[in-house]
Amino acid sequence: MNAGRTARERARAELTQEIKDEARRQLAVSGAGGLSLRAVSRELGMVSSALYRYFPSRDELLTALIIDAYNSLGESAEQAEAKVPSTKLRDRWLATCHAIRSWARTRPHEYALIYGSPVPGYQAPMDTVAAASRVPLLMIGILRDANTVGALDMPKDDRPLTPILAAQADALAESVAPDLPPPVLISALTALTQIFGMLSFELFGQLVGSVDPSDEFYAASAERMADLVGLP
Amino acid sequence: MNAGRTARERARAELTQEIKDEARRQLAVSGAGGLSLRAVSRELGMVSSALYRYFPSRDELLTALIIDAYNSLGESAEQAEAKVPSTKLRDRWLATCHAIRSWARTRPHEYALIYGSPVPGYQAPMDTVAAASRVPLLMIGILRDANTVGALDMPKDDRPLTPILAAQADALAESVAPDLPPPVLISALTALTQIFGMLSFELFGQLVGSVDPSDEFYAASAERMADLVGLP
DNA sequence: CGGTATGGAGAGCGGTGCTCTCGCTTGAGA
DNA sequence: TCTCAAGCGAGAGCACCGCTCTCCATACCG
Repeated sequence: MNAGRTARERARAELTQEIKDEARRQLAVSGAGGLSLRAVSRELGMVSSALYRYFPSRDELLTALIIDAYNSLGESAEQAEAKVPSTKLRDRWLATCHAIRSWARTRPHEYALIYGSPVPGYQAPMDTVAAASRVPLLMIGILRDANTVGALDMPKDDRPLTPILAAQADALAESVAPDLPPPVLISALTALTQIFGMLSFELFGQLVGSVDPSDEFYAASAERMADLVGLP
Repeated sequence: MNAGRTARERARAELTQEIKDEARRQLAVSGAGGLSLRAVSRELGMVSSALYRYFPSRDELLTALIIDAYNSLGESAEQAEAKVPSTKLRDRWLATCHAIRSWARTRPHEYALIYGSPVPGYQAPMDTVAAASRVPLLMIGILRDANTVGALDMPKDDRPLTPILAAQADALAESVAPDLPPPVLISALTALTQIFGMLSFELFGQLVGSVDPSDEFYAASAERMADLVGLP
């Protein structure tokens, strides 16, 4: 791609990428706990200490993989959503939901890396939050589009938000979508937790014996969540 | 408690328990990945190889902890639910939901053990499913009680189940609650995934910066889920 | 062209899960 | 009551891990 200026810089970029690729390959086989720097370096034909020129620790490698995973998921979702005509609001929502599931099912270990138990003693650095926000922001974007054309149903007031929750909704709205009625964000958050709750159950084997395969359960929920957030 | 017949058997039972206790203590500090047999044995004043007389491998120890965790969660939920008068159906549901969250928040690492990413290369044995079923069965029990007294609202038919999903619901009903209308079980499953989706987001740090603390968000969802499953 | 930053190789430290062998102790059957 | 197998702890050892340090070749820059 972007030819680095010097040969050294190009080689470094390439090797960094190769390390991540090999690490991802190992991740898919043995999970995050089974990621071994020595095994990665062995596979790449170098000695383990050399790998530390590229990643100062195993955790840094994991961080890089986590950011990559968030971005990969975000990109998949964004691309799927972009394929739908922007006026078909509900279809954009559904396409996003299904893209998330497809991504998760083809990369279960990367999914586990970002939505499963945190790696022991590992603290997510700030760098991850931007990447992690792509999916939520994508879905909020759909709601904003729906709202600006007046197509967004307002949440029914049969169960109004409690004061603290309303305040949190206001703060959230202010920072992320000032044009949306705050309660909509609570609905969106409910939808998000529902989606990732289903995926975690599916991928972590908690659904075995109930709705398995869970394609239709997921699809039905995606529709239900579209109703919940007020999409037409 | 139950004095084992011989001194040896009693000592064995006690040591087994001590090992699990110490392992749980370490789990709470460093997570599942940080569980070290050597550290456990060191803390117990024995040599690491001796520990293998009690648990043939690290994974077996983890399995024991997983089963214990499921049972601990199940028991907490059952006790909280039992405290509510059995006619107050909605309160029984809410008490169960909140007991689950309390348990999870006081033992985040044990929660991660059972509802987080599966341990790499670890396959849950059959022994776990009975323990894992306690919470779902408890909630279904509330719905059955509500149904027998005719207090359970049927799911609205504005979005009827697709054929495959309906068949899965039938199968599920037959195996676990023949007296309930099958669609209710789909709603219950939705509620379950919602609850554990929220908890995973909360405990795994995905909610930081949105609804944090999430007490009210959770409480509101518990109510909403009670509505969803048709509780009065 | 010379000096310096870069990065690979190798040895080594303390840790891990797990195995095996060696004895001591316990307890059940003859 | 004696005997002998089973139970169990200790210790050494294997192959692996993350990580550090030192050494040296090489690619780059002034």
